[in-house]
Formats: sequence, structure tokens, C-alpha cells
Amino acid sequence: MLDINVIRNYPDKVKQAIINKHETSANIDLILELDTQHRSMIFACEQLKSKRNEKSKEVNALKKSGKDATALIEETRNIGDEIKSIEENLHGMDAQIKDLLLRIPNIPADDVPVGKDANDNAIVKSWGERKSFDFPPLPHWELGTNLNILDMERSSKITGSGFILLKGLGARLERALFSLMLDVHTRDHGYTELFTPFLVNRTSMTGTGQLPKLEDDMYHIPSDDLFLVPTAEVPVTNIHRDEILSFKDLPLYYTAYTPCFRREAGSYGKDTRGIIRVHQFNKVELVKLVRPETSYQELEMLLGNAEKILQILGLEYRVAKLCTGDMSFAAAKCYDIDVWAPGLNKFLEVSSCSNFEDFQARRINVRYRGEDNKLRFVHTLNGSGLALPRTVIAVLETYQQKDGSIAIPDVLQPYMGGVKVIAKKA
RNA sequence: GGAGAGGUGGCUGAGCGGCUGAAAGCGACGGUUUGCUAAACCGUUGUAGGGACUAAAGCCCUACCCCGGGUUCGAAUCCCGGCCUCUCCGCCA
Repeated sequence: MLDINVIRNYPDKVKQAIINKHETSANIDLILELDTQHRSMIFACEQLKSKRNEKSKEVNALKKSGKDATALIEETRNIGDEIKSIEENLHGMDAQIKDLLLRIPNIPADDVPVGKDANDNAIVKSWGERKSFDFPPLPHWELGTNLNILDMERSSKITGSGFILLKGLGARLERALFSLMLDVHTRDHGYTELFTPFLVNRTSMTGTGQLPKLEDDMYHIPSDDLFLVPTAEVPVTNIHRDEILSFKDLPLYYTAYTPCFRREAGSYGKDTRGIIRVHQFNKVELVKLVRPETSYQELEMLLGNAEKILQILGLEYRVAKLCTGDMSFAAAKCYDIDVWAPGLNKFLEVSSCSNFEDFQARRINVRYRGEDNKLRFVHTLNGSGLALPRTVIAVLETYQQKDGSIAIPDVLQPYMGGVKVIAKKA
């Protein structure tokens, strides 16, 4: 959520940001108009309240001195009725403004390239050598099915399409990967590990910005009005909702493994094969709450923490600075990490590292008291560290061998109980 | 699921219709004292919105004692609904 003062003072800047982000539902002029009306109503209402408070005191004084107060009571009651009718309008207007405000996206940072879609993103880094094969590398679904570690047919029997069933060393590989990630982030990068609820309420979803915009993309439990987490960002960022932290508490670094549930409404027919795009996947998330003046430095560090996982796995990747049009609703600046999948012959997004500045903090009302004793909103950041299925794809496709087996990278072997190769059972 | 108890400021905790934005204590901050620390003493100590002012500081007004309604001239205080916490019983991995 943007500060209403920013909209009042720099409406053109906000409008430009909306255009650059291709957000259509935000209406700045309407907000400004409502805001002006709203303020004059508040003024009128508060003046009446002031008058009522005064008269009430007079009533009390009269009664105490034993005089008759009926006329004054009658007069004050009328003021009260007037206040009530204004307040009814005021509440409606409040809600309308709040709703409009929640639909205004964050303003991109100054160094974010203006652009339309992923084609306008700036590749800022490439890491690793392109691996060459002396045989045509297979896509992961063929590798996984042949090795009997991935079973998409049976998973759709259980649930439907877009759900993963891993078996044997495939399941073990999944567990090995998120264990490795959590260990690296807690041991080497200073994050505190959390294990959170996988169902969250509407307030939490609104706080991080998934709602109201993306409700159709979320799995919802109507009987309790709860949502399955689309990312650990939601429970983790909401931990400190409505809290005032001390500057001594900051920065806070959290990491959490959760499954992520996404309906992927609107992306039917895209990436339907294999496990590139699924409705449920595992992810290790990194979340930071920091002081505003450090947030961009913290973003670079967060990005580095996520990259580290690909580096130790020896997987080729690139980093893109997203353009305005490709960035999410709540982000001010965002980097994507794309890993190379040789069998698919393309890059896959495995992480998105974003600085939200105070956009989420304002929604979740997390402030901190500085050395000067003043209250300020914290800045929030998050990034995947990393999303599992696509990391699995990269591992399977990168380390596939001519006979269809998979060589397990050294760093994963201890997590695999010493297994060095996933091979077909004889 | 059934029966009770409760939610007040950073914390503990009083207040139960007007004198209460809220006693007292603790904590925190500033000061006096001190070789240093501690103690003692003095003082300060909520947030948000609106208004006039060029802006900050300061000033005025309004709101906030879990949330939302109601009663009343007037609500932290009375009534109704919701949420949350705790205790007991039942059920259960």
C-alpha cells in the first residue's frame, strides 16, 4: 500500500508507475477526488463531535447543580443524530478508499528498466559453463519416468493434473534439496529457520499483497475463509504484523520451507509437461525485515544467498533485473534467477528476489523505533532460496548420463544417504 | 463439541456511566549525585487522523482501554455479535 500522502503530492509519478507496471485497476483520480471529499467530511464530523462533547459536559454541570437539562439534552441528541448520519457515509467512503488504495501497485525503483514483458528484462549476470553432452539430453519427465522416481500419471489419479508424485530416490532427492538449502541458509547466511502454518487467513494474504488482486489464483477454504499458502512469504512476513520493533532487532532474517499452492488460473496450456508448472510445489523461502536505508544492500545479499545454492549444486544460471512490466504488484525492484535445463534447452525461473520497500510493511503495519525514538515502517524483502521442482529439473537434466542414470552432485550425497547415482533398478 | 474465566499503555495491574488518554508499580529516556558501576532523587515517556500555518517545532480538534454494532446528553465502564487467550470435560493424530 502506498502512503496516501505520496498520491496526494505526486499523483503523476504514481500514474506513471501504474502505466509502467501495466496495472489497469488502479484509479488515481478517483482516489484523489474521494480523498478530498472524505477529508471535508471528517472535518465536519469532528466539529460536531467537539460540539457534542462540550454540550455533554454542560448537561453534567447542570445536573450537578440541580437544574433542569431537558432542553440541552434534546439539543445534544440532535447533534448526535447528525453525527450518526455523517458517520455512515464516512464508513462507506473509508472502505472504498481503502479498497482502491490496496489495488495500487508499488512504485518501481529508479534503476528498474521500463519495459513491457520478460523480453525487456536486463540480464545482469551469468554463472557457470554450458554443459555439453555427447548424446541428446532428455527432458526430466522422460528421465524421471524411466528411473521410476517420478509418476505423473498416478498423481493425476490421486488429485488431477499438475500434481507431483515422487518415488524412492526421487522423493529422497526432493527432501535432500530442501534440507541442503535450509542448512546453508541457517548455517552460512544467518537466517533463522521457521516452520509455519500452511493455511493463512484473509488478513495475512492482504498484508503481503496477494489479495485482493490475485484471489482467483489462490486455493480457498470457504468454510473457514482460509487460504493455502501460495508461498512462505505470506506466513513469514506476517509474523510481526501490527508490531513495533526496536532498531536493535533489525535486520531480521527468516527462512522457511513450505509447500506452495497455486491454482495457476489463466496459465492453462502453458508448460503442461513434466513438473515445470504445478499446483503444489515445495520451496524454501528467504524473508528479511530491515531498516529502510539498508534495504537495497540487503537485496543484493539476499540474491547472493539464493545464487549460492545453485553454485554449490554446480548448475548454470543467469540473473535478470526485471523490467517494470514483468515485476509483481508489490515489488519495487526484483531480480529473477533462471537455471539452465539442458533437456528442455531453456532457462527456468527458480527464484525471484524482491525489495518491497515499505509497501508490505504499511499493509501489515510493522514499524520500528529508531535511535531517535521515531517510528518508521520497516522495509521487507523476500526471495526463493529456491523453488524445488525446477531445481530438481535442473539437477536431473544437467547430471543425466548416457545410460539414463543421474550422477548426484557431491554436496547432495550426504543428504542422499551416500547415494552417488540414481540408476534404473536391474 | 460442552461448561466457565478473561482480553486496559513497552510490561504488571487498578478503574466498572461524566472529575480517566486512563491510578500505581516496573521498564525506557533525560538530568542531579558519583573515581567507575550500582543506588537514591528530579523530570520526561502512546499512536493515528484532521485543521490553521510556507515547512518543521509547537498549537487546536477528533479518535483509540481486542474488533464491530447498540443503549445514553455522555461508554474503558452497561447490552448484543465476532475474534483471540486460558481452565475443566468430551473427542482425537
